[in-house]
Amino acid sequence: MSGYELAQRFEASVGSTWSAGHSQIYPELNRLADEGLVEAGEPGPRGRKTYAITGEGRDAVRTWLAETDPDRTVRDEAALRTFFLWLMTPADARAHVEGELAAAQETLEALRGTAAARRPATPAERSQRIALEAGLRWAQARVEWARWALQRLDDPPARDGLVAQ
Amino acid sequence: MSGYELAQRFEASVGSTWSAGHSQIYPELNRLADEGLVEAGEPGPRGRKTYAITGEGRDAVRTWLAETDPDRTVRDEAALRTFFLWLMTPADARAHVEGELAAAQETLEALRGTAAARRPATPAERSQRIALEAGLRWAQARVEWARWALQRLDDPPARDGLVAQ
DNA sequence: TCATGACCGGTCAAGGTTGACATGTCACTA
DNA sequence: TAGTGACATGTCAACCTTGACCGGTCATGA
Repeated sequence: MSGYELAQRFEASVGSTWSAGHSQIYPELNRLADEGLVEAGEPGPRGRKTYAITGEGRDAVRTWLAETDPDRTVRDEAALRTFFLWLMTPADARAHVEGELAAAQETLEALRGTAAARRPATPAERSQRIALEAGLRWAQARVEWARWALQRLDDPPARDGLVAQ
Repeated sequence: MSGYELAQRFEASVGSTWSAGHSQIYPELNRLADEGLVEAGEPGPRGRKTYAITGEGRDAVRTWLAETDPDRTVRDEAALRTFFLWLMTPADARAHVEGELAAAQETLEALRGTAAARRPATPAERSQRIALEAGLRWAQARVEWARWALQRLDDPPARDGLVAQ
């Protein structure tokens, strides 16, 4: 895969969990090639460079997966903003939640499209399907949260302590 | 609030959406004070410095909330790893998902405790309750996803295309 | 009296990340 | 023929973030 292709696929596949621009990808590919974790193939048209992972590279990924435990600190600016709803005008607060609703619905539609596109055949595709399911459920939960929040914004003093079951 | 207190509260409140260590908070408080967005009060015991937001600071937060739209790129390493389930041994794959399940359950318990602790009275507390609800639903969705994924790992070739409703 | 642990402030180097800038190719179409 | 837009690779300064290090205070209990 080329750096260009990688940048696009990054966005389309794991983009919901991590992102990286081309300005990060190109230098990183060179670094990985220097370390022997990927190797460059024949240059294509328009200076296209393709890379393939090496055995050593695959080992490095596996080591990372097996021997380091995940950093569970999540970063989610949109969710962070919700803590500051009270600093917004009522109109802005509604707009914020409505924006979240729209964004989550869009994500949901997009992921449903991807999920429906084709049945997973390879182990890699099956993993991606499982990962996609997490995104799907995340988006679904956020849609439901936004609807709940909108109701709550309509009538703040009346309700309290309702925890989602 | 002091920098020390801020670092702790950061973790306890918005920690699920953003995090910052004290090594980031202390310099930032000084920078904000230089810009007049917060002001330092009387020093307390053990060199404790307290800061309060200024009118200008509040305006800056409001401007940020009202005039910039949220960066919706999320960062979630644990979710990212799921894309690479196929590179793990079956045992490691199970362990990964079980780890996610345990972590999500723990988060869920903790957030339920916070939610039950006290009914929101001020507008700030009501906002926090709404933000907390998002975390609650997120954790709930992840618990359900992990259970679904574990079933799927048990019997990979049999199922396909099941989309969460 | 001394050790422990929570409290409290900070710095700094290394590394990650972004956004703007820069350069050029190739296919298509007005 | 010229312009547009997708393809393709890169650099760089500024900024963000982490983890390790450093200094010190105060209350509690052994």
